[in-house]
Amino acid sequence: MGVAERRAREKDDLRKKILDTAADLFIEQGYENVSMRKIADRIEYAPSTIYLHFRDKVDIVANLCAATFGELDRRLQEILDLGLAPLETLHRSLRAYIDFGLDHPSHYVFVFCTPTSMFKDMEQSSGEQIYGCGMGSFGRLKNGLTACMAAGVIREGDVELLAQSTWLMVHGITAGLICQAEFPFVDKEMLIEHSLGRLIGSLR
Amino acid sequence: MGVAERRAREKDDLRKKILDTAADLFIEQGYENVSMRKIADRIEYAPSTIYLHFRDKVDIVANLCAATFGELDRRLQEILDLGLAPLETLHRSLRAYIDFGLDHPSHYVFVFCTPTSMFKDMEQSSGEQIYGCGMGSFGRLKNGLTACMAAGVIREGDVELLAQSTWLMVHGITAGLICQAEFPFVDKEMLIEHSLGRLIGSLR
Amino acid sequence: MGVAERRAREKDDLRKKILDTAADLFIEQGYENVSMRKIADRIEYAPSTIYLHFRDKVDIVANLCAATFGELDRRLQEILDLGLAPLETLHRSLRAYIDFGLDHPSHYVFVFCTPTSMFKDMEQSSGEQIYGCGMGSFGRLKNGLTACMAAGVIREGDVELLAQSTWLMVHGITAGLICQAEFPFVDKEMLIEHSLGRLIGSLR
Amino acid sequence: MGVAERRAREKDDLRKKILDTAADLFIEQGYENVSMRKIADRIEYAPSTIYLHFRDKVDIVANLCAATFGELDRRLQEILDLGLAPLETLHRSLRAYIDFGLDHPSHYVFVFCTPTSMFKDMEQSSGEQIYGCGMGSFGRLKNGLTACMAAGVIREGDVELLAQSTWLMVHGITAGLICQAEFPFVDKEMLIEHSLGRLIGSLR
DNA sequence: TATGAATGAGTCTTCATTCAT
DNA sequence: CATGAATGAAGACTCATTCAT
Repeated sequence: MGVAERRAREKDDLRKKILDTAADLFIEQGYENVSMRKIADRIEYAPSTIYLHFRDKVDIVANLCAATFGELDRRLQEILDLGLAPLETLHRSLRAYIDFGLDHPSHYVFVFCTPTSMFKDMEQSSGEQIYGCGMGSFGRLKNGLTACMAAGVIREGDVELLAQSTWLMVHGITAGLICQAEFPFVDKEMLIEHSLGRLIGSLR
Repeated sequence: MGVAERRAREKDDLRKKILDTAADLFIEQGYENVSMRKIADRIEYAPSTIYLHFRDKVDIVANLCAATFGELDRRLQEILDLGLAPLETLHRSLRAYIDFGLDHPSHYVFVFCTPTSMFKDMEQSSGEQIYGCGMGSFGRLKNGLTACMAAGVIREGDVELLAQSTWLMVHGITAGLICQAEFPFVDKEMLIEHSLGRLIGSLR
Repeated sequence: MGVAERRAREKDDLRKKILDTAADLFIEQGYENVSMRKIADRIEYAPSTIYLHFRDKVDIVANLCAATFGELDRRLQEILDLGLAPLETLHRSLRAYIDFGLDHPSHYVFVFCTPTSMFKDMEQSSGEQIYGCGMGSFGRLKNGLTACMAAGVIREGDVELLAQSTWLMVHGITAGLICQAEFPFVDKEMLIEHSLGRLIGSLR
Repeated sequence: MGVAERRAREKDDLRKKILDTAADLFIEQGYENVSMRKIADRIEYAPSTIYLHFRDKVDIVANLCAATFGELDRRLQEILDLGLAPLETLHRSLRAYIDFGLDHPSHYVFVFCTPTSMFKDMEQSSGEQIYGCGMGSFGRLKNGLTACMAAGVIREGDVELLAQSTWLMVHGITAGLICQAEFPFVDKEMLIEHSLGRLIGSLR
């Protein structure tokens, strides 16, 4: 029995190694510039070995996104668990979202800055997997806004509308900082907090 | 003489057709997934014909950006020429920016949602041409904010910071609506105007 | 009538210009690396214009070789016209042959260092033209040897054999110096004269 | 174990097949006219398969030269091992050089009759590999001449000069016979031996 | 489980050549 | 006479993927 377990563990280890390596490479070089061979070379396995663990290149990305966005959810949950005031929770959550994007620029861009039309010819399951990644977190945003309203710290209003509007603008901060890396931005910390201040201030 | 003119017109037509087709393909499939062959196939010309009009693939995007952003500038200038109140001008300009993106999603995504690292190996001149595209419009945004301050209709503040923050968020609205086309957004008109309202309101 | 003449002269001028330019480029970059466009660019004509003067690329080379080897014949004739002693004439002729090759390395290599099999798919006329270029000069070599024998300054012998043997070795000097340009040869003047000395000495 | 061996053997077979085919094509059509595709077509493999065995086109020629000139060295060593008189050894070595060229016309022409300028844009390592090919044999020629001088069977003199001069002329015999295959040469055996006789005779 | 060999489709680009004007 | 537009074929090379072992 121990043998089977060790094997299963080893198999899982390799799977993770592939995902991690792919993530590193995607960030370094961009999705299109990463080939299966490059991934295989870096983990020192044969390219064909990767196909024992993932259906194809897109399957890697899909799994990567799922795994990564699981982390976003974990981060947001940690903030919730702190039991802070609703507005403070909202602020920290939005900030966590931005930081998360900046920490995982490649995944972020892949999921949120790629027109969905690009996935048209993709196996449906993979497409949905990539596309659905962020939905969980969007739900949390709505919850956060609802909590703030209930606490009376922001104006009453259409939660769906407020959430979408808020997400769009937080997304803009995140995506802009990632994709225009060479733009001469002012101090990023200040830029982010100033923007969040405006965003949250405009909810009152 | 008529012959030469017709020829020049035809040549220009083809040039534009290449640019338009390339733009369509870029948003449909992403920059890296668009090949000279694909462009050629769609316009039903031989791939080599494209090289009669553009030096290489990068030359296409460079021209694409320059041409398109010329239009954005024109639109913004039209608004300025109306001689409206500074705040109204600001509002309309931001709205024009968003509409421009939604009208030219391929160009917009290409210029603003492609991580700059993707073009690392590009000839410098082309790179500058692409990156410089949006700078003109960003300058106009700063002018607009300055005018509002001068008129006392928004709070005094660091114009550079305010402009960058504002751009990031307006960019988020634009990019989000383009790239997440299948997200069940609420009524777009309302979503845009609500967001702009928050954005401008938070400047007072 | 003057008009027609001028036109004919102009046409011939362009023809020569193409040949000269092609020759320059062949020397600079090698036959295969010279394209019709490059020739056209340098003379500032359209590529298609070249086809008004030459059937194709090979036709250029064929004419080039004919023209160039005409010069070899002229040089050899000049030496003959000096009316020197047969051995001196022979020596100077062989030397002229080598110098000619070094002066026109591209043509020389093209005619003498290209396996004839490479011209198999060439229009027969062009092939023969290239191939036949050197025949005239080979005849002169035989004449020269015959004259020396008649004068009793070299051993009697099979003129054809002696001429072929002599040509092979003189060709070796020429071709070797051209093709192995980066070999650390000793002083070329000395190398050539030493070799010719051995060559002629071995005829006595 | 037998499986691995058979596979290794098969892999090596294909490698050799590629080299042989490339050599044939190089002489038939010239270096520039041989494409990876043509090589692949002739061995009835996909072009990409070649890249499993050779880094690029230049890698093929580099290996081609190294492999072939190894054989020349072997032949010359065999002659040395016979322990013959120095002059006899010299004669047989020169003859072996010529025969080697005639036996491997493609390789010979490629290495010695291709102007070095053609490889200007080559990776340095490959370039050195190609150029270094013949150096070993040239060294042996100098040794042979030195031995003859020491034995007093040829005149004293500058060994470097004599060797270069001798090589140029032996090269001429070899290259001339290969490249002018359609020239109506007299009996080749006689032509070669006659020429070698003159060459060696002129060293005394 | 892992892999080495193989491939077909594709990448950008250049070229000699044709033809209507 | 000269040309601009166009093209088909080809260039070297890369890639995701398959499959027998």
